Order: sequence, then structure tokens, then C-alpha cells
Amino acid sequence: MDTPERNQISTALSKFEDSPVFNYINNLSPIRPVKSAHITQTFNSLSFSSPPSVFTSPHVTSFKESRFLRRHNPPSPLKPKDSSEDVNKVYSNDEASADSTLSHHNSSELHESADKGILVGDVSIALSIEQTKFSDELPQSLQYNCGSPGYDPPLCCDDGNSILELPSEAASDVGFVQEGCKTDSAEPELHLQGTSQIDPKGEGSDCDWDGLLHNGADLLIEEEAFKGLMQKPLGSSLRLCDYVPLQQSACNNDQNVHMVDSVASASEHEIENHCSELVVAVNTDHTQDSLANGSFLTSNPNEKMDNQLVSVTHRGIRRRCLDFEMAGVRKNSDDNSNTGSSTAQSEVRNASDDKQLLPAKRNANSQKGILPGIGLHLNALAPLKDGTGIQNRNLTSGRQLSLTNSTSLLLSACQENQHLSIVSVSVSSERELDLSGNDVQPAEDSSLVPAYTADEDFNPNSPKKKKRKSEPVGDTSEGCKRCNCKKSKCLKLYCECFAAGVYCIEPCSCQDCFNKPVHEDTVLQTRKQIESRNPLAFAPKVIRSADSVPEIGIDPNKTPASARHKRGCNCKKSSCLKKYCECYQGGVGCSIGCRCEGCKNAFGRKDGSTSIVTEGETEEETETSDKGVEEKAIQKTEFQNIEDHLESTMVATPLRISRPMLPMPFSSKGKPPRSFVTTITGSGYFTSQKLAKPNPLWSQPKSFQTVADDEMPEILRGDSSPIACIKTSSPNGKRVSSPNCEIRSSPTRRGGRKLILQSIPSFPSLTPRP
DNA sequence: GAGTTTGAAACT
DNA sequence: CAGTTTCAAACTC
Repeated sequence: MDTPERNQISTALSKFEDSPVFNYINNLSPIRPVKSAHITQTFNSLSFSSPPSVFTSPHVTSFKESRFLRRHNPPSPLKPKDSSEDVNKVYSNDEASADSTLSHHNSSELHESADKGILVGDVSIALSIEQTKFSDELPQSLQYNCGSPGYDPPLCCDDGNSILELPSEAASDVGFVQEGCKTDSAEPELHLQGTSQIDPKGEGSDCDWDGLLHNGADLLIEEEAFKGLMQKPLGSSLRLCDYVPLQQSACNNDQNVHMVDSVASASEHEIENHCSELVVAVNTDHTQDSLANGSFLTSNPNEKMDNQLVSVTHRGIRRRCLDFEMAGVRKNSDDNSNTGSSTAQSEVRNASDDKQLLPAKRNANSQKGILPGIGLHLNALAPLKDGTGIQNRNLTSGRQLSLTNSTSLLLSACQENQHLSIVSVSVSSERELDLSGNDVQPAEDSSLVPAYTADEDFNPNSPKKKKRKSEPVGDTSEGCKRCNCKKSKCLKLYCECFAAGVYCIEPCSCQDCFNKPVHEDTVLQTRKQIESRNPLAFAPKVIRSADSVPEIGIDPNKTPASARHKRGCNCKKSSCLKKYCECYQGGVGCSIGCRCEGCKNAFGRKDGSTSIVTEGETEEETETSDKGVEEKAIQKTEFQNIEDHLESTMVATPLRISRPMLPMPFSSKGKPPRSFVTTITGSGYFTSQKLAKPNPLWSQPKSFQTVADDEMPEILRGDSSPIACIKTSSPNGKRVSSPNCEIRSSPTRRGGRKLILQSIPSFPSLTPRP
């Protein structure tokens, strides 16, 4: 049974990998045939699982990783490490000493693996390719882990094997393991852990664990969560403890190990989804395990063992918790960090931790980034003009996965950005690519420099922030500076940052700002409220088809103004010739939807004469009435297309928290224009915040084109109603462009087929909420 | 930097 | 839905 099952299991695991979370859930159910999971398989599965977890909460992994990194300063060189191991380490760290030995290996390995795993997860989301890579790597990593130089990989392998081999026990254990592992692919980890546990590896790790425990709130949180889980399922928890000792006492306790793993994995899975859920799942797992391994439960001589178990469980929990925590942790961290800079805070924490722990900040960052992905990125991104730059770098770096890269980059780049990175990641690696392309493009180049600097800064972590602050990158300076809200608490659309879906950061001069990661909940709630009123509230105000000219499939000419303001302006005194006019500010011509008086918008007048300035040309052309009509028709069609894209994209993107803010150099001040610009390209949507100022008229005409690249703060989007994609008529009857749906501009916006939304004649049905 | 203008956002 | 108020950016000095 065992051996054959093992094979099956392995295959099954691979399957699971495909849909880790779901699989995991399934696995949780005892239904699944018990399998002695092969270590390798488990590893693979783990790796795979991680990706799914990523889906749930990629961020979490990142955190874990970061933590691990910290912990592990020493070893992690092994790239391919089992996430499981890492996880284990983490958990072990929490608890401790006994596990520590194991944790060591694990930790180091975990770090890498975790990172990878995280990355994988992210990647999986974003890129299938990356996933594949990870999967590939994972196995290797696992191997490495097992035999990883630093750590005692072999042991793990052995353990795993032994476990598998174990007959009766193994069967039961395996079953558990499988369940747990399955989803997370924790098996490998478990095995590793078990092995590690068995072996004294952990010793070094012990220290790490301790450090981890100390490390940070994250760890603490995890631990707490873990503990809570453990405790809740008293039986299970006890079991764990018991098991642990047993394992130690009884070297073989593969079962125990399995148990742990299973639990951990299960917990992890759950964690990914929800902490509470995780806990429950864990409990269940434990119970099961305990049931299966009654002996283990009973025997728990050594706390260490318990620790191990706990650690193991923690791992799973951790990850999930991490993910889960990410939000919470972030909050916490944010709170902490917030003191300094809201966005940076979390990053800082992580960074600090990471720094402490290890050199591989990247990983940590990436990890962090992943976790945080939830939401905050906006800030990170925003401040960045850099964001783009970062992404680019990532891309350029071509590290593992674009996602990972992006995440890592974001993280590194923007301390706060981690969140962003996540988002971006979630979106897709493609974006990054696109971004890179886009970013690279024109306008931002100028900004890029600063951005890069910022990025670099980010990499260094702490320095990043400083640099940012200290260095106002050209664009960034502006970008950095965002709002100056005094009464709105930055929780209203008055606040540019909030409106842009970005957290306020240091550069902001706002007072009583609540638009910080610390107040993420508040921010999200507020957003929801606002969106409930106006689904497009956070949508880019200006939808621009990519630059009309280049892009197109559509005649550039036809697109008078490359873009249109979603609602249209209502200018009375500015004649739409000043930034008071959102249309003008957005570098787009006024359209029929505008209620402006005396429109003289250089980009195009609403009367149709709108000078449509082809973006490239920027100049307004006098309108082409003909064009106007055609455009409208086109726009409609395009719009629909766009909507489709948006919808698809929206759906795809879990959270759009982050918007990379491109630092658009705006006019003199250089602040990004209020309105976001959304460019729709065939490839994707990007919404840029204000950053982009398309207008040539503006300080930077290029920005326009390039600007489009800005990604909307997807975070917000995510939060924001999915509606975004949908075009809706504004409440006012104004046109509403799909805000959220940001189409990622292809790397080459221009080049890409663009859907030009310009003026949207009407958003008929789609408008969800007028 | 302070004050004014402007129009969007929010409120009624 | 319209009118009013609030708000913060844009602008001016």
C-alpha cells in the first residue's frame, strides 16, 4: 500500500499543486487516500501548493520569507528550499529551541523555499511560467533542502522516506500528511521537518527560531495564531506537543512528523484563506492526527518535540498566518511603521527584520511584498514613480518570476511597496513586463532615474525610505508629495492619494491622515462606501486609450483626445484651460459629457471641435467633427471591449491595492495630476494615477503616453468594486469610465492595440450604479 | 508662504 | 436630481 500509494500520492500531489488551495481543502477532508508522500513529491506539492496559497494570500508567504531570511541569515544560500521547511522553521522558531535545530535547516531552506513558494504563488497567479519554474525549482530545492549544504537535507529525505516506508503508522500518518501536505504541499516540509527534527539540524535553526520568535510581530502573530490554533484544538495541540517529544524521543516519528506536517500544511492552507479557518482546519488536522497517532499524543515528553510540532504547525500557520497576518501584521507593522511613514512602515519592519536576519532582503522583501500585497502597495507604488522603475528593474533583473521580481522589487524599492508588489504580482507578471516596457518608455525615463534611485534605495530597504525622502526623485519628488489634506483625513476623494488608491506617505503634508496602512480597514471601508455611491469613484478619471496615434488599431486621428474624462468636467471659469479642469489636467479633451462652459480645452473642446490632440502631437487639433462621431462609435465598441478586458482583468486581480504611482512630472509642481489616467491597451489596462500626465501641454507631454502606464492602485481596485471594469454612467449622468478596470497598457501602449475609450457616449447598461 | 480661485466631492 | 457646502488643489501674489 504505502509504496504504491506513495507514487499515487506523488502524482496526486502534483495535481494538488495545480490547485493547491482547493486541493488542500479537499485534502483536508480525510477522503483523500492516504499517501505516503514522497519527500520529493511533497516538496513538489509544497512548492505547488505554495502558489495556490499565493492565490489566497501570496503576501503571506512573502512575509514568511522575509522572516525566514532574517532568521536565517546564515544559510539560506540554498535557493531551492522547501517552503515547507521554511515554514517549519518559522513555526519552530516560534516555539523553539527543540525545533530550532530543525528550524535551522528549515529556516534557511524555508527562507528560500518560502520565498520561492511565495513567489511561486504569486507567480502562479501572475505567470504560469513562473509557477512551472518554481515547481521545477521546488523539487530541486527540496532536494537541496534535504541535502542542502547547510542543512541536512538528506535527513529530511530520509525521514520522508522512512515515513513513507512506515507501514501501518505511515499509512495513517501519511493520510494525515497528505491531507495537510496536499494543499500546501507541506508534505515535503513535513518530511523535512520530521527529518530535521529527528536530526539535530535544527540547532542552528533553533537560534533562528528564537530569533524568529523575537523577530517580529509577524512571527509573534503567527505564533499567536498558531498557539491559538493549537490551543483551540486542545487535543490537537496537545498532540502536537506529544508528538514532538515523541519524535524526538523516537527518532522515527515520521508519523509525528507527518502529523505535524499535515497539520501545518492544513493550517497553512487555511491560513491562507483565513486565519480563523486555518485555525479550525489545523485543529481538525491535529485531531485527526492525534487520532491517528494516539501514541504521539500521549507521548509528549519533550517540549521540544512539541515545539517542533508546533513549529511545524506554525509553519503552516505561519505562512497562512503570514499571509493572513500580512494584513494584520501589516496593520500592526504599519502602525509601527506608520509613525514614520505609513507605507514604509510595514516595509521598514520587514526590512529591519530582514536586514537583521539576512542579507537576502530581496527574498524577504519579496516575501513581504507578497503578503502585504493586500493592500498597501498603493503607497509604495505611488511614491514610486519608482514603482515603475522598480518593476522594470525587476523585469530587467529577470529574476525568477516577473511576479516575484516585481514583488521583490516593489518591496525592496518601496518599503511600503510590498503591498504594491503583491498587487502587481497578483495582476500578473505580464504587467511588470509591460510596465517595464512602459516604464521604460518615455516620460518616465526622467522619472525613471529617480525611480531607479528609489528602487535601489528600496533594495537596501532602510536606505530606501531615506532616499526617497531625502531624494525627491524628479518625478518622485512630486510623486512623493501627494496630498495636503487637512480636514478630510485623506479618506475622501478630495485627497489625491486616497482617490488614487494610494496610501499617504511621508511626502504628504496631510493632517490627521487615515490613509495609511495602519488604518487599512478604515481606508477600505471608506473606499467601499464611496464606491457604493459611485462605483467609478476610484476609477481613473481619465480613460485614455493608449496614445491614439501609435496604438491603434483605431485611427489615431479618430481619437481626438486620446482619452476622455470619465465624467467630464464642469468648469465654468477656467475655460478648461487650467488644471482646475480635470479634463485638461488629464490631458484629454472635453467631450460631450462635459458640462463645462466656455470650453477652450486645448486637448479638445467638448463641442466637438475638440481639438483632439493626438497625444503624440499633443496639439489640439481642432476637432474633427467627423472624428468625433466616429470616435464615439469606436469608443463604444472599444469601450465594450475594454470593459470586457477590464472585467477579465478585474476578476483576475484579486486586489488592486497598489497602484504604482508613476511619478509624473506635472507641470511646474510636478505633482501628478489628480485624475488618473487609464489607458486601455489590447494587452491590458493600466491606470496611472495622476502621474501620468499626458499632456504635452503639461510639463510633460510624454507622460501622457507613458503615463498611462501607471497602474491604478489596484489595491483599491481590488477593493474597489469590480465594477471598475464596467463603464457606468456617473451618477450625474456624466460619463463614467470604468475606473477600476485598468487596462494594463501593454508595454508599448502606443504600439499595443489600443482600445480607445475616449469619450464614451454612454455607458448604457453596464453602469452598475449611476 | 499666505491668500485666492476653482471645481470636484460631499452633503442636504 | 438640484442646490449648497466642504474641501483641497491650482493658482496668484
